[in-house]
Amino acid sequence: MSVTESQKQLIINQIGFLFDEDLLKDILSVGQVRQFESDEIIIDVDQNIQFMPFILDGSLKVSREAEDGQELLLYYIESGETCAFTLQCCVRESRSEIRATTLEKTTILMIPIAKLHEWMGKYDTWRKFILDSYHTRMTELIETIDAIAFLKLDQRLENYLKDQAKLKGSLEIIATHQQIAEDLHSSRVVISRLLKQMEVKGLIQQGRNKILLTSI
Amino acid sequence: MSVTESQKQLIINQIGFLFDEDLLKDILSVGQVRQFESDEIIIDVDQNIQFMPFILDGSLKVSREAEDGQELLLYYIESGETCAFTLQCCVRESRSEIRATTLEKTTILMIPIAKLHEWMGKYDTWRKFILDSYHTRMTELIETIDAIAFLKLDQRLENYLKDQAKLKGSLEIIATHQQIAEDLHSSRVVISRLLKQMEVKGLIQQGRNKILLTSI
DNA sequence: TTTATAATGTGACTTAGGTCACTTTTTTTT
DNA sequence: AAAAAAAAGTGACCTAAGTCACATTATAAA
Repeated sequence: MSVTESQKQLIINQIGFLFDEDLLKDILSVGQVRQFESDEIIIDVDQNIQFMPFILDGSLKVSREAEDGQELLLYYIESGETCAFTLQCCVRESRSEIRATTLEKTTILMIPIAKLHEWMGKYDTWRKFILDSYHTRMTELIETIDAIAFLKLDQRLENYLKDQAKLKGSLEIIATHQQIAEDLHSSRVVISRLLKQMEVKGLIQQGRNKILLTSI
Repeated sequence: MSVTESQKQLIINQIGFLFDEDLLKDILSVGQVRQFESDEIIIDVDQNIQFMPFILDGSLKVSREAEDGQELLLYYIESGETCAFTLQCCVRESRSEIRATTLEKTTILMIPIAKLHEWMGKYDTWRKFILDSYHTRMTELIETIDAIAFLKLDQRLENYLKDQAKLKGSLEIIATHQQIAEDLHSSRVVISRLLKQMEVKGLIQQGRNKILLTSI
């Protein structure tokens, strides 16, 4: 048994409802649980992926990096979800196109990628889950495209703050203007400017390293 | 038999290599072949999808539409490919998030969506194909995001013209500035300006409704 | 052939957002 | 407490791209 009894309970609580009993047994027998600190890079661009991550607790952000090191946030992965990009390894010999970073202390169940393919032929609930994951991510990519193509930066910033608040379950967002600028692929000065506008409008209150959402 | 002998040959030539014999037999027995003219909308936003389209000949463009009717080109679908977005119907009761439009006279094999799910449990080559389709489209969405987030419009326009030329297999692109502006989510005046610059640089030659790529 | 329509060209102007340089404030380190 | 470092504020300026208004051409219709 590669997971402890308490880890087993966590797995069953977080993702148990998704799968049938036999599959769950398989998951428990081959999965490994790992703990990550905040801001650790779980998967990096061009890295060869050897496992599929299931978030049991905490959250990840998935981002894209341009050649010159500029980043852009694509979407978040929360408890009970997985990263569809790792699924490619099931099918192709290819390297990661994205970077996944923990947003907080995060517990991840790691499944060796060899199993993914095996389970596709074996378990109906697994197939459903994989297809659903792909579709969720595609939908989120589409939303990201909508945002950068159709929205102005002030609106994107507002959405970003709301998303962060929802994700962390708190109206107080801990981040520097620089970090926000990187996620939105903008510059620190511009973000400072827009945040100041929002503050004047009464939408937020600012402190060093933190932003408090006041009027939702 | 719902397909004629000549259609059967077309199917075998275009997508036969992807699947094993039994699956191909199934495809031939439930599939329907339909012909579309250029610029026909095959799937529209919010539409309920009843079939999965396989391109046998021709090509589609897949685009996203904002509330105000503004469009943005996401990617193309060519012979032998399918639209991953229709696969959602396998899993969820949801409506299309995209629009698919023919770029030329196009022949499409339509598979009732009920079959997709059945085949997932039955055929390994089908699973491989579906996962591969998903992955191809995610990669393409990522490329779209890269383009709109990291590139300037003049570079995007140049890429667009090259993609069009490759897709149609001709250095002469038939399109108005207005159409190009819509695909790139820009305005006609801006596209005209950039094309004029490219013409001055000797990259293209322009005529009414057409652009000739001269220096690659 | 005249008229209408669609496509393209162009100058003038606006705006969002990026860049630079520097200041002020807050926090951490010594 | 003094010095250093990190975060945030701010004015001046620049540029890509969007908008407006109107002129010019090319094509199709009458």
